[in-house]
Amino acid sequence: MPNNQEQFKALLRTNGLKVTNQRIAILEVLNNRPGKHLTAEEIYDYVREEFPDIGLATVYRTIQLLSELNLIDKLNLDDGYVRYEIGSKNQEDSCHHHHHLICLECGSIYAFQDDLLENLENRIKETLGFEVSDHEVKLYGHCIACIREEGEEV
Amino acid sequence: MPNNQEQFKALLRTNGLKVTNQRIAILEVLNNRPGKHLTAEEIYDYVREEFPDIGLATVYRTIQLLSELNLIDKLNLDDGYVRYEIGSKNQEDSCHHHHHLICLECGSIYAFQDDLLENLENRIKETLGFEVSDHEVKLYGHCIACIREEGEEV
DNA sequence: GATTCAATGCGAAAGGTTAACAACACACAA
DNA sequence: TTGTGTGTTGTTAACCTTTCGCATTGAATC
Repeated sequence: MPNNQEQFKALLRTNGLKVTNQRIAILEVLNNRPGKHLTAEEIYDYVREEFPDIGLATVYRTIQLLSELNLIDKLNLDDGYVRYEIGSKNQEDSCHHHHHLICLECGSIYAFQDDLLENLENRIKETLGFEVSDHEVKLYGHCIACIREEGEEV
Repeated sequence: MPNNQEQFKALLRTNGLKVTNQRIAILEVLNNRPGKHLTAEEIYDYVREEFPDIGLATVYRTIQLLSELNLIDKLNLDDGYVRYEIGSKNQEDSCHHHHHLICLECGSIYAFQDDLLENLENRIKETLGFEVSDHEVKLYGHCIACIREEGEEV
């Protein structure tokens, strides 16, 4: 989406940052793969297809930048890699309802939307005085494809 | 709690594992600090008070063992350390309702119990066919103490 | 085009965690 | 109690993702 790219350029400039080909290319890698959760190394590999001389450190630095600008979301599955995906609702502050289903067998990741936690967060504010500003929900289990496979194996 | 310790010893034996002083000591460190979320290094430091010659690798190995036996819970705050705490309801499979509130200012961690997610998990099973077996919920925000401090600073 | 300073690429370092392996000690039997 | 076998430990080095330092490059501005 060129719109997204122009927004990114403008965002960089308004923050006193420079627009570079590397930054554009890295954003595009993520932007062209919505719903994919890429590790830094995977992003590095994809970017090098069109930008062979880019350095891994630049990828890490840009990822951090994109994360601070709230353009991408971080996902940690505790497998030694941090993964990143393009933000589902870019830089709107109503983007707190994006959760993940993680299949323990095949590793595939599904996203789902839910605002069930708002009630909970209100209750927490009332009972504990704790003001929730963000949350992260990961649900582990078995996806429908793996459940079906198990049935067939009998 | 010596009860807990005897259970642990029995659990080791029934799994063909050996009861060692190191393993007992590490479990006790966590057992004596319910609600505390200790890093491997912190556990290492506490154990060495009574067991100066223990090796760091043994701590890591035992942590993994205790985790596989479902005696301790893992908590990853994405700060470079994995933290561990004694399981709130040991090895009962009704222990899925233990979540965390994490203060972004002072870093303190509060636990809270909630079964609100059961509805959600049932709905996911019905709509997506995904069978949730475990979940992890982290709520980030500002604790009541930090909110009060901010008020005083005016 | 010249200037400036942020951004890049390279290499090395950091830092938590794991692997290798010889020495040790728990469990069980005699 | 002594002996035997195998799981466990401690030490050290390696692993692997991520970050740092620094010289060089290139974007932005005039």
